[in-house]
Amino acid sequence: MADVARQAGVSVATVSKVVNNKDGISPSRVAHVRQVIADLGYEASLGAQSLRSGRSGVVGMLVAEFEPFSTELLKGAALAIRAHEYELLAYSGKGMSGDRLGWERRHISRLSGTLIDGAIIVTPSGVDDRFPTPVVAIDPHLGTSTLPTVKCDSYGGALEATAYLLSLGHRRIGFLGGRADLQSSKDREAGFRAAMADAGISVDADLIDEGGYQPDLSISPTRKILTLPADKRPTAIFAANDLSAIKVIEVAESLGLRVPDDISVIGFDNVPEAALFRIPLTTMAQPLQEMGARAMDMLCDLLAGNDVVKNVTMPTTLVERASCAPPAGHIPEDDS
Amino acid sequence: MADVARQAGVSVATVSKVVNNKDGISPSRVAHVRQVIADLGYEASLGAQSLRSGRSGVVGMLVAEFEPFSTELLKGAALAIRAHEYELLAYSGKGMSGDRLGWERRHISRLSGTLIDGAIIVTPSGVDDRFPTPVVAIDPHLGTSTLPTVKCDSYGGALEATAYLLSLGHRRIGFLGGRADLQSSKDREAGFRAAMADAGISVDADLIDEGGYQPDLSISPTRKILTLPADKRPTAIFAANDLSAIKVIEVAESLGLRVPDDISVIGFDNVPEAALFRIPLTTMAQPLQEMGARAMDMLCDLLAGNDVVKNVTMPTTLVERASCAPPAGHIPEDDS
DNA sequence: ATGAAAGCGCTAACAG
DNA sequence: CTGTTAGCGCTTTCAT
Repeated sequence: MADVARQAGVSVATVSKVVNNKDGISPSRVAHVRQVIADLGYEASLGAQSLRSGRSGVVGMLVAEFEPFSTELLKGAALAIRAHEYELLAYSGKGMSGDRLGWERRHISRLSGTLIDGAIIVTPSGVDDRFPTPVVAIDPHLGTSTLPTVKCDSYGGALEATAYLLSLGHRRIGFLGGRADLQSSKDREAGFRAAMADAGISVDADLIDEGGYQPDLSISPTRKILTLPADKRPTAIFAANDLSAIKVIEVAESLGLRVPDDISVIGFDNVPEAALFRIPLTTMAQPLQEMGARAMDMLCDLLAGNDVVKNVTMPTTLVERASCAPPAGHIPEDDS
Repeated sequence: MADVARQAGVSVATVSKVVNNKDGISPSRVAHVRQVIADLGYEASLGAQSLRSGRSGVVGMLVAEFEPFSTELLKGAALAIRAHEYELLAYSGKGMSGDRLGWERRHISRLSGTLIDGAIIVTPSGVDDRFPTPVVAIDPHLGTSTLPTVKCDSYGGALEATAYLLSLGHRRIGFLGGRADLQSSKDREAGFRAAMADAGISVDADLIDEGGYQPDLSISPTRKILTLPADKRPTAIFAANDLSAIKVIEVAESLGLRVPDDISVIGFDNVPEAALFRIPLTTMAQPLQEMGARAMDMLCDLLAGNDVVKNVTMPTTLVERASCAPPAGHIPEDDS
């Protein structure tokens, strides 16, 4: 900016006013300064600007990793932000080894005040909710009470997914849970258990395990469930998210089981990979992009000082594709 | 920081030294200040810090959009950065309507100096190469001469992809090109033409069109090619990237053509979607994550003041899946 | 209509 | 060892 001022023969204050479209500068000077700015390719430094003015016009989205789930959310948020006068930057939790818990708090503290005016955190690692800047959480942690949150109806979705499997005729149904510290994971297991209870079926503890929402962590528990003796082995598995479900299918096939002939698999999320998978995955869809968009709208409302609904729960939808079928030898009931 | 200083009964300079692990502070004071910092949950402001010190410890990755291609690159870059003492943030080009060309230059100017120490730009929209900070380009623009770049061997890959189709027995092969302003797109078309020329087959102009690397833009040109009279219609199509190839398959099926029985389709990139697609896509793989990682390593080298190889070209690999087969009625040649 | 000066939160030089 | 001082690039009074 000093360069621009010198080159244009004016003070930095004048340049600043031109840059910020303040009035009180003669039109001829404005034009001249604009010209010099263009010639020099000058752009105001975001950091300095917001250090001084206390506003950056940028909001951050913190994700632990760039995987399909957070990427869909990101797409939705990026789409929604067009309607607002903010820019979006995504920050990934990087190594964050050692300080797993609450890394988002530390990062937000560091970024807020000079870099971002607010943030969206995806599947937070901790309950921390005292942030120095407006924050909206998507798929919140257990007990994240005071933060505005966006989530899907995990309980209802799990209930419906399980009911669907039951309606197909399955009775021995396995459940591969998510990350124990997340609300969504708890709700999905609760929904599963409720549906089973409603059907009067007791759930065998051997058929329930946890994959942490991660493919890698899902292999061993899945193998354990699928290598049970044939009479104890489930005819269907409900995986708490799509990436786990896909891994379940891969493990099943590696064990010589055909999907859906020998075993049905239903997922949760409906990430793009679910539809594209070789055996198109039947799954409970979350409106991921809408959720990202909704969170962004809420954040912008918060930033505008408006009141916002604190907790938004979006509906899930059953998407029937090819990974589920009635169990082998099942005769459908005749309702006529 | 002022709060911390007051609370700890020391000067801000002392706090700064503690924060930055400078020596010259008595161990007892260090411990005390550390305690206060922890109590207050204080984190230094990135903007102010780097405004003063001229270094932020953060590098940016600028992408036009979060789609599979850039996301894979992002994953690779995120992985590679763990070995360096930098953090990664991703910036998406947002609306960038109106100023399509060179938006990355404007953003980088704004971010550099206070926010990022360097950047990776993905499929840049312009030839601009005068950046105020170290920059590495992935999949560069035509004529981006002075910037260090990372790309794959698009020419060789296209040559091999086309040769593969020819080896299957195809003779009428269509080509759906990418974004005309990118080096990769030009190279892929050149590779395609070279392979056809090598085989002594003249390419029909009706069979060549452009999809801009985008599914949406690929629909109409694909339909035009596939609705040619049966004797002019190609038996195979080479699409310049996977997302276009998938769209080609969808259009083909909507026209009643079966893939690969009636028409073979080969893509380029090998994004995750290619493997997951209902008809697993045969494609020329780029080592996307490695490319992202390589670009990050180059950038970090640049930042360290080391010399770097200016232009890295990574090899491509044919990945045979299910979307290609010999043309109908083709009798394979007997080489015995 | 314009510029001088103060200060945002921080670090680096220098004094003590 | 510790505090004082200056100033990074910018915006914002407040004089002129």
